[in-house]
Amino acid sequence: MDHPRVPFLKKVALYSGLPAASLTRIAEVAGLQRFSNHGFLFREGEEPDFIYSFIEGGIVLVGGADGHEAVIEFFGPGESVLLPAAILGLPYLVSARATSDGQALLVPASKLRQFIEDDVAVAAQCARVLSRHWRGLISQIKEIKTHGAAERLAHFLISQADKVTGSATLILPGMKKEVATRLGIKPETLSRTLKKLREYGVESEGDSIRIASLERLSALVTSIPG
Amino acid sequence: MDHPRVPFLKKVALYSGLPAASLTRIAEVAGLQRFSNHGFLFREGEEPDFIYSFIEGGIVLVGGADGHEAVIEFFGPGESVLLPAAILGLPYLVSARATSDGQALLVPASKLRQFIEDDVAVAAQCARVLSRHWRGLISQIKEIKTHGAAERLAHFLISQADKVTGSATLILPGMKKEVATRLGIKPETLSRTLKKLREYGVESEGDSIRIASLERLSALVTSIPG
DNA sequence: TCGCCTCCTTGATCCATGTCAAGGCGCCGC
DNA sequence: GCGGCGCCTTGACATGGATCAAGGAGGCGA
Repeated sequence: MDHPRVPFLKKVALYSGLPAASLTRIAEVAGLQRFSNHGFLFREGEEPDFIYSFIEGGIVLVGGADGHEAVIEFFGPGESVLLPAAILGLPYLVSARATSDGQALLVPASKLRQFIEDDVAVAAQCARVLSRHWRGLISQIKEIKTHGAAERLAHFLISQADKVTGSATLILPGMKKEVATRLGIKPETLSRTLKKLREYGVESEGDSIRIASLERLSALVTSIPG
Repeated sequence: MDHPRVPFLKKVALYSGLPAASLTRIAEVAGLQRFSNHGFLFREGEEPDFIYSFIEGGIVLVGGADGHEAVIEFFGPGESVLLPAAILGLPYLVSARATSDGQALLVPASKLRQFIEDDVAVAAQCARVLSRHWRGLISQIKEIKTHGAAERLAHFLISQADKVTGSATLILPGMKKEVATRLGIKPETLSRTLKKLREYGVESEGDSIRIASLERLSALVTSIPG
């Protein structure tokens, strides 16, 4: 039968599509690790020892010094981080701080590098996952450079919703402070912008947001194409 | 002997490290294409037919609508663009406009996808190149979110220089308008910021920039870590 | 229950950058 | 050489978002 960790691998996009043989090989070198809210999984500048994939809970990738933090993106269950640093064996450019308690699947970077050399399925899958991340980052850069704070926030909220039409309720993936930085604005500005969005049917209470009509909110964003 | 296009492949980082067998297979489906300044190689929203690698001359990747353009990055000889879109078979998120006359090596996206499935060397190499791009984008996002216009410009100029110490002269990789958008500012602001940098030893004349001391300029940037 | 701490909100003010408008300057065709 | 056209620069002004400063509100330990 399968290795006992294979079921965990299947929950992770990076691994889920791989053939059984590859899965087993990876499962043999993988390990599970619990982490708790606000803790750092690793810090900018360190050498990569592992690829982190999240089974439960999530983290936020932040770069830059304290007081000048730049939140890159939030990651949650099924997603993986730091493939690039691990593949190249270069120091992390960012730190990862947990946004909740959770559990991550760790695969040693050296092993993964080796699998990439030997196993087409693994290498191809890495290329695909990296490609998807790349597109996410490009979208973010385009957005920062062309849209104002309100539009960016609206777009972010829409992307966090699990639907595309009608109304939706969502939970912010981290503290408001972190969300603000992810959007490239300050917490104060987020607070005010959120208030402005009320006239577009966005109600917020704590970290839960209710969008009355995703279509109406989209109209705000798409008024400028991009 | 080798396929006649193999020497061209060797000039491209994506292909240069590949074993001879892989190179030949790629060379057989690759083609050369001339392009001229200001022309579009492809536009946002189109379906990817090729991977473009530059042998000579360069392009700029831009996203967003006219008047709200976001320049993502400049690319020159030896570099490749649009691997991600081609690998995933999804529409381009950006357009490519030539910043000079030049010549590109085109590999059909469908063929490359197939090589990635079959050939570990190709797949692994794609993963590595994507990883490097990823790191470049992360740096850019960190920078936009944490540094002001002057620091970003200074850093950009330093990265364009071929040295790390002493003085340097460089040619901007595109029109000032494009450089401005790459930095997330307007042409007017670039003009003014460039003037401010004179007191840090930066002289500009047309599209050529002279930096008196890279160390001095670095000091401006690293005053805030990140 | 109280007090403190952290996170968030609100208001007042400031400043970097955007916007609008007017030239300058080089390049090219005639 | 002249006119026209892009590209860039400059100046005056507008504004979005940052900053500074002051509370509120919930959580948590004693």
